[in-house]
Amino acid sequence: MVPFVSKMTEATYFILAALLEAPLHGYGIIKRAGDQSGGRVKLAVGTLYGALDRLVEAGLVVLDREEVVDGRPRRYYRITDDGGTAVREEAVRLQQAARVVTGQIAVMGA
Amino acid sequence: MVPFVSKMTEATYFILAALLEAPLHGYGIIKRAGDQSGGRVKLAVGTLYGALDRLVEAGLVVLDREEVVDGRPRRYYRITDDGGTAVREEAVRLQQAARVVTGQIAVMGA
DNA sequence: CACCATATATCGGATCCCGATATATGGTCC
DNA sequence: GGACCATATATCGGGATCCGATATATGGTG
Repeated sequence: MVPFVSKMTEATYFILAALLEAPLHGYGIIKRAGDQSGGRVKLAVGTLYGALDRLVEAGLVVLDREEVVDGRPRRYYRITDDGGTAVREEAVRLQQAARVVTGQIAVMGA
Repeated sequence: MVPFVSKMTEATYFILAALLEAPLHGYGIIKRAGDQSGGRVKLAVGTLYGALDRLVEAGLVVLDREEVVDGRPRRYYRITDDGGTAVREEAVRLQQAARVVTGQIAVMGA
């Protein structure tokens, strides 16, 4: 029973979105989420690691590899196929929600 | 200090969206939010009245009028100018968030 | 030497969602 | 007549989540 099927928080969404292009470590996710949102989303570390644990448990993200740079560990996370599907579905829901207010009902594909 | 400026929950967004066209009473908001989201959003009553109280307190929604139908009270809520601005801004944020994943960077206006 | 960016991790307060519950009326079905 | 459902409002409490504070550690900059 995978969660995130009908609802996803903003933090979770941007974490998955940040991982779409390439695996990243925690701090890298925070920075990329900030970049991708135009500086609007500032993930707190407490938010990140909690959400990351839930995503790993749900199978939407997996631990890719661990590196040690300057004595500090770096844990890279990778998005799974399920994670990619989930974040793309969420993007569609966000777009549909936006259209309710913007009034753009253009039903291009389906 | 008006909240909802940088973040708005899904429930709050759909409540405001439901009120854009005309004032509605609580139960009417629940039904319209369900319609507008294609049946996806099912506001629980506990969610509605809690969120409604916060919105009134924040000045995004006001009590429009009270009616009594069949001995049952009906309390109509109306969205304010601030509420309209807030929900339109949120719609833009949702669209921008969706674009992060869908890749549509079409910068039409600004 | 102080401070900041990088990097991970945990804890607890605060916020919010939402099902359960309560109350009340009118219509439908059997 | 009684069971059930839609309508309609309201409250309570559990659970999920966010997030600032805190802790620990290293290397670079002023």
